[in-house]
Amino acid sequence: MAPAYEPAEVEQALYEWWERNGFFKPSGAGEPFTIIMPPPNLTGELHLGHALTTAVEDILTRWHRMRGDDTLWQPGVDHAAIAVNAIIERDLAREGISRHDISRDAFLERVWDFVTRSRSRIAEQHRRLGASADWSREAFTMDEDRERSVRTTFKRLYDDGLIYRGERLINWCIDCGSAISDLEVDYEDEAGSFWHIRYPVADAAGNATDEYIVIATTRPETIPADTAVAVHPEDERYQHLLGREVIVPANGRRVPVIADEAVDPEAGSGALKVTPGHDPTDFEIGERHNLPVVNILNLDGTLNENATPYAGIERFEARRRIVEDIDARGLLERTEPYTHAVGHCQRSGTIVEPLLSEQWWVTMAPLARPAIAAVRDGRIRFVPERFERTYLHWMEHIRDWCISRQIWWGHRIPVWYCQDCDETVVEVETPTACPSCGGAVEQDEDTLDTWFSSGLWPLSTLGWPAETPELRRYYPTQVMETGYDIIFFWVARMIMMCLYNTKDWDAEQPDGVVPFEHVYLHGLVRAPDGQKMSKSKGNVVDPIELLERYGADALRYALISGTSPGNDQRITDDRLEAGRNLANKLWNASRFVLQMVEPDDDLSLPPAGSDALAVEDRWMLSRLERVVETVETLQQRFELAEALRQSRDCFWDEFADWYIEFAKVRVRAGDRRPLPVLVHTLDRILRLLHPAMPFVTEEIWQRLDAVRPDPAGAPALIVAAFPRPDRARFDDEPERQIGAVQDFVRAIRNIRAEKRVDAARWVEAYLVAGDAAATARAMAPAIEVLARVRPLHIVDTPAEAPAEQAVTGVLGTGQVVLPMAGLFDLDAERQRLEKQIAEVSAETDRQQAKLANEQFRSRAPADVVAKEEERLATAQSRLEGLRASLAELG
RNA sequence: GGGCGGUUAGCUCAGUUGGUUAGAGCGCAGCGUUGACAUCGCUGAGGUCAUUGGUUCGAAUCCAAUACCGCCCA
Repeated sequence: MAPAYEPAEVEQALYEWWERNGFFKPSGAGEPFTIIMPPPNLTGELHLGHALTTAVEDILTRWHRMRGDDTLWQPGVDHAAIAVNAIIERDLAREGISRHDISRDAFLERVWDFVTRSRSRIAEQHRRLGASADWSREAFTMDEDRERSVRTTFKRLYDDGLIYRGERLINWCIDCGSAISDLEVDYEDEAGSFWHIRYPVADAAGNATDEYIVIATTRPETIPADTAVAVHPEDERYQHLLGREVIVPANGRRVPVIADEAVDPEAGSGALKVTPGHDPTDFEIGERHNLPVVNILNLDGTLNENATPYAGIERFEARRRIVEDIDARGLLERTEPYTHAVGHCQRSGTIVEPLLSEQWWVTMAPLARPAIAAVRDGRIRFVPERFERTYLHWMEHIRDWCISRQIWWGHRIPVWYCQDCDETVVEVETPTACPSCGGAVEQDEDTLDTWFSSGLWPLSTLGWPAETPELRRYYPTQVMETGYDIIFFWVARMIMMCLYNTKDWDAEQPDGVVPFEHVYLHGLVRAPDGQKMSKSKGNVVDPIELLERYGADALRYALISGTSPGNDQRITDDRLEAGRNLANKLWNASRFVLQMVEPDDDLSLPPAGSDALAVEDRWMLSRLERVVETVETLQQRFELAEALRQSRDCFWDEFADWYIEFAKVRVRAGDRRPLPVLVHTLDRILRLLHPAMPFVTEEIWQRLDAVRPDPAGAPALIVAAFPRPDRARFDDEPERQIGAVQDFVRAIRNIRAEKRVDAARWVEAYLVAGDAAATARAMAPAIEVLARVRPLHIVDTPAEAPAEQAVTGVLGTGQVVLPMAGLFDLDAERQRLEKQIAEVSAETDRQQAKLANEQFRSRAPADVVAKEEERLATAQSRLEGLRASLAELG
């Protein structure tokens, strides 16, 4: 084995070997465990958020696979309609044309070309991260099976009256040339202006009077679309104007002054211009008062003939012109700077325009009801729990979903219109003629919101609506793992749509079958300075680049060790280095263990309680099994970072730093008994760490397996059994004994360092070992080497150790005494002891006060009191020892 | 406006039923390289757990308020 671990030399070959051997496919045995991969967009590259998703899902997948579950990690890719459409349009723009200059088919041909390349790149990146997904089942939201799921769902919703076509206010993105849903609008605070504008009050004849009402607006360009001015019904200031008319300054239209509860009398002047055609709140006011709805915008962002004389002018230019004109007529009272939230299209960043448009909608309330119940009654649980509230709040205030998009890439709406009669046909299979009159039919031009198809993902990837064996076996899935930022886009819609589609499955679950049992939500991966990574900031870190620098295992370690459910994390070089160092440490410790094994060694581990096990063997095995148990508990609770830390600490701090060091001494002396323990412990540690760090552990395990084959005959670590705690190995006494030995060694090292004893020099030492005397005698050779003391005297009482010119380390369990003639400084030693006496006596004071408290004795649980008493006793004995040592110094 | 999260060592973060002297990694200081690993080993320094008040025998942990930072929804 090479002296350092080189990830680049093993990762690719190992991955190919795993995949070639079919290890990623479900085994068919055991309970099903399924994770459906949230499909990454096929635009661009995977980012660190995807890498985290991949790492978490791969850990859960590998863990369950090793536990013997029938484990399916279902991968796939999302078609990202608007984003991809925009990419191709940008390409066309470079050629000086738009998609409308070429045919729909020609456009889609270009898209598919892009899609094919992008998909293979994403799959390749997943492989480099070590994702053990079943690639043979890789799905795409735009492939045939998924198309069938989409059409079936659309038709069902339509037939149930839950999909309708209607003219309502939508969010229009000028750059995308499409409607977008409420969720696709991001609000950002922007510095703008609040224009306070006078609307003259009209007399009975409809002419302007000198009287006026002042409204304040941030969007003067919509003034031509005003159809009322509203005030709060109880606003004293405007009572006299109710029922009168005012004149809209931009175009002279006479509109009524109305009273509506929605008006905030504190905002601006307390009077609101009502523009139902271009503002959602105003739209609602308009509905309550039967106001006309005027649309003044063209779809390209210019004003239309309803805004004459501003027709044909771009919206922001129109804003300037209208303000100018109003000002020229003396109707602009004042302009104040004003910061307000402005809606932007999530994809293009353009300011969205609310406008009236005919679109397809899903009625959400009936879908939300069962989705709320599923979470309330615990059929679906969120990790962390707090996101249940976020989810429920959104669900309880849900609004209808605009699902049609005026773009070409995506699922074309499965609706056909007869060219001869009024028939509208909604079908799964493409109709050839109108079923009523036999006339020609034409399909709706629009496509569906991408999230309509991703909402079906847990069903569609398993073949639904076809009744495939996979659907029956793996649905419902166990875990949906994704970022908390798409809880509404994804999680909420998947729950609603999957429940809806499965409501006829099971008479006992009339509201449908949940798509997954747990929703695990991870946080954002941020740049080292805590900033959100974004292309515009230029601080995006490419996971593949990190993986090439540090290795895939190190990247996974960095991501996992920093993650806790629902919380953001930063990716830093420190963590990546820690991961790389751990991989290398594993490599070297294993290399050493494997080098020690000789062909005729008996590597079978003696059973618990066997005399063939030394105290340090029992200690190591006990510690190991406790960690196995802890890891199991933690992983069940999705506490992956803590589970990883526990495994790491057991490996590094206990196995590598202590057990291997103990074993070295014994093996050099010809004792072969540590070998089975070394091999066994290493094997179990590799298994514990494999889900998080699959490459280095498999690479080592293959070599280990060659020396001592897996008892169950597993051909690879990826399919070997995950450790289950062997509680028979739990062993308190050895843990106490070795704890004492570690204390002795540390105390001697401490004194040596403090007294500047040359690291290479052997010094004489006395151990007053108390209860641990027998262990200390048995382990004397190891203590000698680890503390570099020789000769080592193990004695029963402090009196047997020299007092003159000796430094004493007093522990709870005993003492270490180092004769230091020549190095000894009486004053320094006195000071050292006095400092320790002060510390320990402060502790005994605290303990005594606590134990003297009757309230504590009567109210605290007995075991807590007993523990405190034991602590006090230990501290007191230490204190006595320290005082005695000080007295000895004179 | 409504809701949620964060504030713990120089830095990044753990600390999940309230109970030893609050931990880790990195960084820092000192020492160390004759065969597992310098991607390493040993030793050490470093924290009134944001503030205030409350509950409790006991609070980083529970409750209330405040401050600052961040996020979501409207």
